[in-house]
Amino acid sequence: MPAGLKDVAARAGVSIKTVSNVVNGYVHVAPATRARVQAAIDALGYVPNMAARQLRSGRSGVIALAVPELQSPYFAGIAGLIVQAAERRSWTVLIDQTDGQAERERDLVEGLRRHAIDGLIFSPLALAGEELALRDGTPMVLLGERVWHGPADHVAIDNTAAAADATRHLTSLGRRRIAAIGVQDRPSAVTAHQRLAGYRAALAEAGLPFDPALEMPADGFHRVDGAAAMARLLDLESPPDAVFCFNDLLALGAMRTLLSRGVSVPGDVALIGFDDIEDGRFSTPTLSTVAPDAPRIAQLAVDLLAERLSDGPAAAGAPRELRVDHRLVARESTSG
Amino acid sequence: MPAGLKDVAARAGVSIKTVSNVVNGYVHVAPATRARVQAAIDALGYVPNMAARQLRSGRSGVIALAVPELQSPYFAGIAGLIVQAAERRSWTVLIDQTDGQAERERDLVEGLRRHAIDGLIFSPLALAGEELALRDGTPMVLLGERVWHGPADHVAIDNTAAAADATRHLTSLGRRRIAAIGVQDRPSAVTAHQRLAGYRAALAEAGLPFDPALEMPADGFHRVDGAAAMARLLDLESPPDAVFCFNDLLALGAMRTLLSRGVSVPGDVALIGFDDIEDGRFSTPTLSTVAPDAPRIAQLAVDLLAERLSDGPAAAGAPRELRVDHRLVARESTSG
DNA sequence: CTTAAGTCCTGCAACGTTGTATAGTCCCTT
DNA sequence: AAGGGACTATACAACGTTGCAGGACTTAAG
Repeated sequence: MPAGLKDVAARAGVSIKTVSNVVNGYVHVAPATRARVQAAIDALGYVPNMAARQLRSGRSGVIALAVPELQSPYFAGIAGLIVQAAERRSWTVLIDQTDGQAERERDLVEGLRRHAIDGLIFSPLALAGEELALRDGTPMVLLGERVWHGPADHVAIDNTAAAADATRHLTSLGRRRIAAIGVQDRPSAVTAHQRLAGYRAALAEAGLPFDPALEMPADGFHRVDGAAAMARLLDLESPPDAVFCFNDLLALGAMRTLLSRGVSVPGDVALIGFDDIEDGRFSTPTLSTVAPDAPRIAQLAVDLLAERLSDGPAAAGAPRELRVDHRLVARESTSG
Repeated sequence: MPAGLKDVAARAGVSIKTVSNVVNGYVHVAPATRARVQAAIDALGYVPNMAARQLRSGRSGVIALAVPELQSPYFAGIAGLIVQAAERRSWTVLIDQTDGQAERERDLVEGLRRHAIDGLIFSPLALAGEELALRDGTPMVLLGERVWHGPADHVAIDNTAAAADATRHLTSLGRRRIAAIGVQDRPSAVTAHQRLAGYRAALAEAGLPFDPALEMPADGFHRVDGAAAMARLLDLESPPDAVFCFNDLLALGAMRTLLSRGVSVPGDVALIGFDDIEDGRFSTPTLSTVAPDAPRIAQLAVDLLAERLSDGPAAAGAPRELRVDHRLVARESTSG
């Protein structure tokens, strides 16, 4: 029912191809012809059929963004920013939720997607390193993962340095028993490993001893995990006087446990998180955190994809690693 | 480069159409043939080309979800749930962010989308009523908007009743000066109007007088708006002893203002929100709220779309209005 | 005045898929 | 033994678009 090139051509009295040329901004079309065709296009309300265009050209104009979960404010924010950045290139973003399941991440990477996409921006949770090699030639940009010999471009902050900054902030306030919440054993939990490394580095730098009991594991990176971990920390014989949580949600969960047990923040326990989600700006006390430059991450990811895309699928080029800035945001939970 | 029906057919020694029949589960294919074809499919790693399929069949297998913003936990949650529900029907969800801009919402409704979609699930913010008539035949399901003579199906809770429940909860606790935060003048701000109506109804029911000074407007529905509105309320000559916020974010912002000014919650001011986002379960005090049955909203929206889709574009049928349950969740901010 | 280069437009073929039409085989009924 | 199904497989034509090759005409250069 919708008008096609054919209908426009008939109405304008030109060939189908000429209409196509007008639509695509081909240069050698006489102004008069162009005007006539444009009038017909407007009159019929012609809109190009993307399916046909894709079938012909191989490009869909759609990129996919795969995140572990949209419910997490950090990923929701990134998603919003990427949609905006993609829009500037008139790309549509298709958002996939992996729920951190290895199988779904693998499907994604192996191109077993239901829908054809030109590129993929991917924030892996279950997969790491070699497993992330894209089978077909679809360009991919990795977010937040730092692989030594990564098979794809990736954009991330320096997790280890940022974690060290956060921990250093706590040591500089004179705290001596500093716990970490969010430790994960899985070898693929690269983010957790890096933040742990940064935490340990900052402790060593301050001449503080490690206490394995203060390195609290967490199943997930949610409030509930932070609340549970904090409860376990408080039950220790000598509880910590500060906690570095590997993300803000963990920190907010921990804060809830602290406050509901009558522990003062930051009086008794100082608390710092990671991500700078909006929630932390309105909690009581407000939450100190490390703020990644999220808008820049989104912009760079889209730019990187655009570059790979315009270079043609053949132009591989070595995978690039882009570092994005972060900054420490001290709020009430540490310097109340 | 990827294998097509043609390649599989050649390898299996059958016609293209037979392969197509196998792929589509057509019944009358001899088991032996089917096995041979399947083997070829596996060997070549054949994946159907969606563009071609769509070109042929007119269906893309993609539905769009348009929300004002992904950053809001409520919408992020709904989005996640809808992606899950759509997956059960093997649909892909394309997420659009309107930022509440009328123009972008209009583009959406008028089908000026870049990408072909089979259906649209839409949570309008700037548009209301008549403006929401979809020009082309694309099925649409509206979320959270209640239009008297709506042009499309829609799924929502009874906003007015839910708001009344929230307010009634406050009156039942003996509060007499009950404020509302989130009032909006724009005629299209249907949600705000309905919640205000429910608030007023519950006040009247309890025999409490209206005080226009207690009906605080808010530019947006974010924490920052709630914080600002609460500050204005506290500056009144006789501040309220309870506040009904039109969503949880407003309430969390308000809570921040209260606590940072040393006002006790719920001791001095009881606070209730709306949406039941996760943040409210971990704030201190935890936030009382009205919880819409979000999973059901998502499921119904997808089901409704599926029905319209399978009925064919012609089968209009009268727009339907589905009501979803809500329940009051009393937490510390009212019954601390 | 010829040739070359540039401009404007067109027809054809192909992208990968599926609906329709059709033809042959086999078995069961009459 | 003839007719009528159900079963299996095929060929062909579209869906709407764009790349390619080329035709007709105009202008510039030799």
